[in-house]
Amino acid sequence: MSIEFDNNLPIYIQIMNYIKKEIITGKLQSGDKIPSVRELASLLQINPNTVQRTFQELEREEIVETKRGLGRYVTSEESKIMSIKKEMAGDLIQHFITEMKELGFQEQDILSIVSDAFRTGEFNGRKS
Amino acid sequence: MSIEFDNNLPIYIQIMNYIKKEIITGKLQSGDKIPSVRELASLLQINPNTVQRTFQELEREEIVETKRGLGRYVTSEESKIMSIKKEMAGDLIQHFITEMKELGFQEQDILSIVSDAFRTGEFNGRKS
Amino acid sequence: MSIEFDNNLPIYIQIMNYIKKEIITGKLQSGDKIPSVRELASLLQINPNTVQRTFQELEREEIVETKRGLGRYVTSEESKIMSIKKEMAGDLIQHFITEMKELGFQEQDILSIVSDAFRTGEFNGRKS
Amino acid sequence: MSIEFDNNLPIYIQIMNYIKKEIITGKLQSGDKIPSVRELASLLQINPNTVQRTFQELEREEIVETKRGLGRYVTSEESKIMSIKKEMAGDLIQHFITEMKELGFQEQDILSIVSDAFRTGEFNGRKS
DNA sequence: GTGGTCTAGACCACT
DNA sequence: GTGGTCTAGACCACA
Repeated sequence: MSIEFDNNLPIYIQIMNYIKKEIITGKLQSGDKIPSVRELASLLQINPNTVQRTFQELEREEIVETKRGLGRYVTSEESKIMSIKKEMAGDLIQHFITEMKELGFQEQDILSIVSDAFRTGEFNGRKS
Repeated sequence: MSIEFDNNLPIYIQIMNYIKKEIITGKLQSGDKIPSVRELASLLQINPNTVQRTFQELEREEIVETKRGLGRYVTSEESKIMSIKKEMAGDLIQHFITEMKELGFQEQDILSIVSDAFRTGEFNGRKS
Repeated sequence: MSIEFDNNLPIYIQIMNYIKKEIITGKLQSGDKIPSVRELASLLQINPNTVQRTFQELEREEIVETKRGLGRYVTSEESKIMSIKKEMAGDLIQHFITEMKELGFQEQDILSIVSDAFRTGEFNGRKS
Repeated sequence: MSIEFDNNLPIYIQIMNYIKKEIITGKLQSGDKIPSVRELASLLQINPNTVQRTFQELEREEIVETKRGLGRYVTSEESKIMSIKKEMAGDLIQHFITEMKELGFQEQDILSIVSDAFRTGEFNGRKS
């Protein structure tokens, strides 16, 4: 596991997103144990406090739960996992469409651009 | 002109994006004078230094240019304006597709989701 | 006559330097009449106040003198003209050497770099 | 560390140049931590925002990089450091030669003037 | 009137 | 403790 950190986003948010994606794609499953604070901190070469913050937020969102003395685990509520995917995708789509509209694109423009992007793997010269 | 500020993004960035969109959609055209620091500050009810920061960054990106003692103007290089639109759209698309793929969506999923979103105007319960 | 203005230096200073160089290289000679404020302003497409400021400074430096009702003339004191050249060159050299030393260059380095620059007409890829 | 400020140039630019020279001459090396905003501000007896401005510009030029919560460091890209020296020296030389030519000096004139300047340490009466 | 710089001081997020 | 942002207000150079 390794993450290339983007300087514009807090590290703890980036780790949160990483873990959420692991769950959504099934690499981490309901009930799985997740690494300890120390373990993850040394793995990612970051401050344990930052990892602590990550877990604290994930717990607040009820995505992981602590079993005292045993460690942290992915929530056992399967419905919660479903809703994470819906939420993340919904946010992405809303943001994307809102912004594209503000740039003056119409529905057909957007659909063909997205379709093109898949075929070529490029977006105005930016490699995928 | 009015902007509803979103607390997660610095105000000067939000104004930058607002002005870029004005240019992209043709409301501000090449060579047009843009409002003075003081004018925009009083219009948006924010501190002149914040506006100054906005313009400083836009100037760095060569989107506006200063004529000393006269004011600021949208760049006279039309090609620059073209490239802003490409850049903003390209970034949006790349980010959107990359993230959607990481959530496990395929091309067809994405196309139909985007299409649906237009029809219903909603995205998992979020109003457009 | 045309000057490409550099945004980092006040326009009136740039015109001052331009006129000084005209005098130093003999294009403008002792006793020659120089253009009027209005004439120069329309020629350079700038504000007459800016030209006025230029002449005011040149007069303060005793490089031009006003003959009331007749116009402005290059100073009749030839010695003054000599000293302008010395002054401008002296300033250039002092600045150049001081800065080069601070970058860690020695006398021999500097001499050979200057010599090279003449031969190639380039300075680290910058065309002359 | 102390800088004598010259009133004609913005303080933040003078500090930028100072730091660049420190890097070029090896006093600050790739990966070194640079002083914090508050530290440098109190050291130089200036406002922290002025130092902030300095660092913002150096970061834009990719000469320093921020590690969030930890401080700022000289860029780890050694090639960048090389190019700063080339750039600063190239600019100095280009400016010097262009201006000297405009004053009517030839290659031999310039070489002997520079050589003289080193021997006497003076430039038309200005002490080095 | 226009932008550019600087000071002073505050608040916040991140590590 | 570190940097990032924002406000408030001042002074100056320029056109």
